[in-house]
Amino acid sequence: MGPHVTQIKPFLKKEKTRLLLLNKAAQMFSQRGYQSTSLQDIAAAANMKAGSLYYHFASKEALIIEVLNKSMQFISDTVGEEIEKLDDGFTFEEGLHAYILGHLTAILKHSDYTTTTIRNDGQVPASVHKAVRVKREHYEQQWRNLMLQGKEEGAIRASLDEKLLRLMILGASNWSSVWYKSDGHSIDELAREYTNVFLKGCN
Amino acid sequence: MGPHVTQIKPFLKKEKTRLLLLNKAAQMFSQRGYQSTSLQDIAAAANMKAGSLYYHFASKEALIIEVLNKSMQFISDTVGEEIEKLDDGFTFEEGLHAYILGHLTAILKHSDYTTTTIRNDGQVPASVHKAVRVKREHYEQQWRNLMLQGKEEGAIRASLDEKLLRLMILGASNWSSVWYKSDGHSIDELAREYTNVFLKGCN
DNA sequence: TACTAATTCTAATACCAATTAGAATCTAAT
DNA sequence: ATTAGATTCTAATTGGTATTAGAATTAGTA
Repeated sequence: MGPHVTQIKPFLKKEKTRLLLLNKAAQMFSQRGYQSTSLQDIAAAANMKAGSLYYHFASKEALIIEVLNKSMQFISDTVGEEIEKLDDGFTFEEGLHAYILGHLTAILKHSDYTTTTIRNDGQVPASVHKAVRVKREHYEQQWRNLMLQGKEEGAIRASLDEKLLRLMILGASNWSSVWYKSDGHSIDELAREYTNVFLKGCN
Repeated sequence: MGPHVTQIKPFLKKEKTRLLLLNKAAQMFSQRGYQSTSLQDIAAAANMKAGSLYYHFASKEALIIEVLNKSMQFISDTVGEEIEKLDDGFTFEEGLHAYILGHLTAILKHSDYTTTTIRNDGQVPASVHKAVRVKREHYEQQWRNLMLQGKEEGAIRASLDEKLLRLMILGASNWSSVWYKSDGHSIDELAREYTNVFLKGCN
């Protein structure tokens, strides 16, 4: 083994522990909320003591900022992947399905992270909001662009406020993280039905 | 003035203070969340000291239970009022509009209360859930019945899971409490558009 | 004014949680 | 086995919060 092994192995272990803590934090933040979760809770879930967290994270706030940013990254990436699968010049209908599928996939697959985002918006300090704003706004802008495309194609009727439509879709999608159980519909089925309803209604 | 005045006046004042505290509590619970709101915060908002709350409420938990139950009552009552306005034998379309209008009206008019319900589900103790369950389940059942009517009328296509539809509608509606500002669409416009989209889609 | 009940406040209790500094332990290489 | 660095723990500090008992105040009335 080369002389750099002494650096690589500990480095990997540290990263692993960091990730474990992050996952446990996301899990508990999503279930009990930011304020109701103590560092003891998180540390215990990773078989550690509260004080040890500070070797990996500067503060409780730094912890949730990372969870929230990672959550946004998951969503953004997953939607991006679905869009990449489409041909260039995809229609609004195709785009909408890809967006909904990507969004639901991210939300339901990484639900610990994404539910933290959805359910803790109101109880984190302002500094946290600030630290997460950029990623969030960028993602919102992507949805706005999709809605504009729908308007231009005439797939969204002129009388319908596209902002309203966007918020309806996101509301319905985000809410799924509250009730979804993997033993019912698959995520693909879910996305198909959601897209159908928003395109054609319930009949 | 009769001899009973000595009882009535203090009684009214007490009720007034109770309501003030309840309103302030709802306001702060909805904004910062249950755990992040201290009794000091609530008392201060009503120009009082924390200890004085205990003259009106047995505990912080009793406070939020009352807020949550009142929230459910608002929603249930408002939807009930909209249904009463309909002729007997109303169609699914009419019923759906009444439900959405009632739900949105309650959510947006009493947003301090209803947002507390929507945003604190994860961070209240189990005992609170238990105390609120009955009212919540009863309201859910009303929605289920509406969906059944839609199925029977054929207004909801057979291939669409009515549970999914219900959760989409509620998700989209509840989310409005996060973004709604009274300077944009009126609640009536909102309800009209929501109903339209869920019945006929975005086009 | 003085009395009574209602209402609010003060001050203490007991607990819990974030953070920190330094001690203890563990890991991996020689 | 020893050593150095990485990792975790212990134990204290600090600050906050729900709750309570009893004192103080207020409001209404005779």
